[in-house]
Amino acid sequence: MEFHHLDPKEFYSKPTPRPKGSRRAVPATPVTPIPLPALVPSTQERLRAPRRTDWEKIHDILGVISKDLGGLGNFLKLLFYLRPHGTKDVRTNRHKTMVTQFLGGKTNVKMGHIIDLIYNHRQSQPPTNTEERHLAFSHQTLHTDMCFARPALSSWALVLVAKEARKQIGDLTNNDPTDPTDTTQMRASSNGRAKDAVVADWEKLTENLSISKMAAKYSRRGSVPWYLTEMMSAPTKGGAVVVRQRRPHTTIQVGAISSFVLSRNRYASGYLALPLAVWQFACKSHVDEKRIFSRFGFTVHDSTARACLDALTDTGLEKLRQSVAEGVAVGEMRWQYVLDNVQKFCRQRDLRLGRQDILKVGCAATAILLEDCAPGAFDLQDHLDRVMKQERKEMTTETLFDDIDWDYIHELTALHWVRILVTFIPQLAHLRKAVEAAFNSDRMTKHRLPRNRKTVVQPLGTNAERETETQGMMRAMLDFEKQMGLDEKAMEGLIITPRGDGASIAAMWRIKKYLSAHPSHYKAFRNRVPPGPEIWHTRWTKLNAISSNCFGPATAKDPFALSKSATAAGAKRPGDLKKVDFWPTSRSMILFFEARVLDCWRISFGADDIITHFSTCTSTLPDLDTLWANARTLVRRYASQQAYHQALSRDFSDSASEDMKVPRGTSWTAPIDPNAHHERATENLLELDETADGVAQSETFVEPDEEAPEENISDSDEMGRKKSKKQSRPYGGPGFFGRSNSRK
DNA sequence: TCCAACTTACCTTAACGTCG
DNA sequence: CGACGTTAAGGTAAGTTGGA
Repeated sequence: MEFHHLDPKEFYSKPTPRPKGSRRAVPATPVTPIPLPALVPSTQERLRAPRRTDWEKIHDILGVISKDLGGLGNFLKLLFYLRPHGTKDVRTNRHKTMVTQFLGGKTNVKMGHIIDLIYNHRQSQPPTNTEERHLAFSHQTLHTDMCFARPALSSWALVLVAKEARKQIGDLTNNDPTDPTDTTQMRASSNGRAKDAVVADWEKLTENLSISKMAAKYSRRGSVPWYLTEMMSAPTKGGAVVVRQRRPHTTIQVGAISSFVLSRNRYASGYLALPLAVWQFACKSHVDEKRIFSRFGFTVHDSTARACLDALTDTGLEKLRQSVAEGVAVGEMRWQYVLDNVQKFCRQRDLRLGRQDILKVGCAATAILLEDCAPGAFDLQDHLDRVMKQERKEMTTETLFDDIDWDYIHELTALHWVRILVTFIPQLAHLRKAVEAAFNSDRMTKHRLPRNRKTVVQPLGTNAERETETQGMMRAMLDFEKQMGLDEKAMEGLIITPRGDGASIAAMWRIKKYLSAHPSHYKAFRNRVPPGPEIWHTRWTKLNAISSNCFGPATAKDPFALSKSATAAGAKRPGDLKKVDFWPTSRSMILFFEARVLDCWRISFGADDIITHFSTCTSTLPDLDTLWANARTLVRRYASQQAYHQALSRDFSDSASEDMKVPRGTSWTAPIDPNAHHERATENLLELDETADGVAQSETFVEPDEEAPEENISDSDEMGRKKSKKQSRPYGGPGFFGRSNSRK
């Protein structure tokens, strides 16, 4: 490699070998012609011939070569005579030894030096006007057919390198024999007859899908194409390869080589082509896009991707059944499943006889791996024993209430208030890291999922059962359990937790109720224990409750109605307040909440504008502890149950402690003519049915979730007046964010 | 190393759905 | 009604395998 950096001129001017290891140190000195002995005047007759120089010696040798061997070409051909296999070696020992030593690099001058000398020799380059001038690096003309040395050498090297690159890409199309986990050739499908065919599964598809892993593999197993593509793709600085921050060339090399590999062998799709094709399917890429990427060799064909997905499902289900069976064998239930209904309305747009619009109804489910479970957690007998004890009688709203760690929730809420402030105020940006660290601290984290935990899931096949019908739900559950390999025998002595939304859970409990008289635990569904509605579903019903209670009419007069906030923020008011879209509604509510929190902060700083307050602030900025302490007070004052009571009662408000006193502002005047406003509001009331509902609900606090216990519904007026022992809690109230204590 | 049989991927075709 | 999109079927090309 070093020779690339050597100045070829050194070799022209230094025919004699230099001492070992000092190639660079010796300065290039011009060769001065040495006068021949005959020209030197002498007075004394010499006894020995004067010592010849190298130039003289080579002159003599060349004379012999020319005379006896017919020229340099023939001499070199004889010198490097390649004995055909099976023939006798006619060379003398001296001949053999010298050539062996030279070709083996045992001499001071090695072949590499000679190549440089020949390649860079002035006479090796064809003159400008000759045809051979254009044959440099030619792969079409054989190097043996060329006259000049330089094009012959470059063409020979090109063909040699191309051959090797081709061979190495060819090697890359096969599984690495030294690596048993290598899945270069991963089949999308197989009928099982092909020996050792590796069929795709999710693990194999994803475990090698890493650019850095592929780069390592390509550079190790295909060093020549790797070097070539690096030279072609990498930017350089002062001759050295630079890895760019954006669009690094290694990724491009991986992409290019993956395409080359697929082009050579379409079975070699395991690196990039198969995962990318599956990804394109998942992205619902346009069919033309898939075709084009397939033509470029970036991905396999769409039909292969579909075959692969079939294989993934088959192998996935097979693995699921295996894992379930392994658990059952040691008396453990390692999986649970969550189900929901799926519907698709298929309208017949092309009307023909005997066709009509249909609603396709069915049930879909996903199996979920349970991790970190206590041994015996899914033991049926233990569960039945506990049910028999009827301890549930002891559980009341109060006991649940007392189970809540209110101090923790208060602390966490206050920290959220700090977070809202420091993310909004640029001058407090330096505290953001500290706030994040506080959220991650041991004190503020309760029962977190382990970092890097990825829940293992396996989709189950859908069926055409109606989950709303009790019998349909029963058949659906039996079908999903069967897919998981759970029959009566496997379920013996174990419980499983089927999960779903409110309606699904209700249907499951209904099944258990109707079948409760059956003696078999399995047939009575006693070993199916639904844990309660999914959290995402309860969040959604809660969001519906807040929406229908707090949005108010579209033109609400109440400045605290969410409709007002929505108008101010330019957010969309949900069309159906009882069935809101989860994300847009929750995002707008978070936005309103954070805006109001910032306003509370503004009041606490005594500022008219919080941004101006901080940009013109000359005193030292508060640290995290100060802000957190202030936030605790603010949360108590503005966002606790006690604050809510205070806002409703003048007496409470007046007798509040210093910390809880809300500073009085100026009285509010309507910005527009109140009469005109009233008229507009009335108009809207006539147009919108649900607005009347909204008004009524905002005053009575109706829980729209039909599964919520009825006793929780209470009168807000009563909530305001009643006092309980829990109101003496330090942070200002029992419910905090929780429900009222109206049952006291 | 070659060849035939077999396997697997590619790609066109066509049926049918969707949309303006 | 025409254009376009999705999807599965099936023919064909191109690999692999195993034996001579």
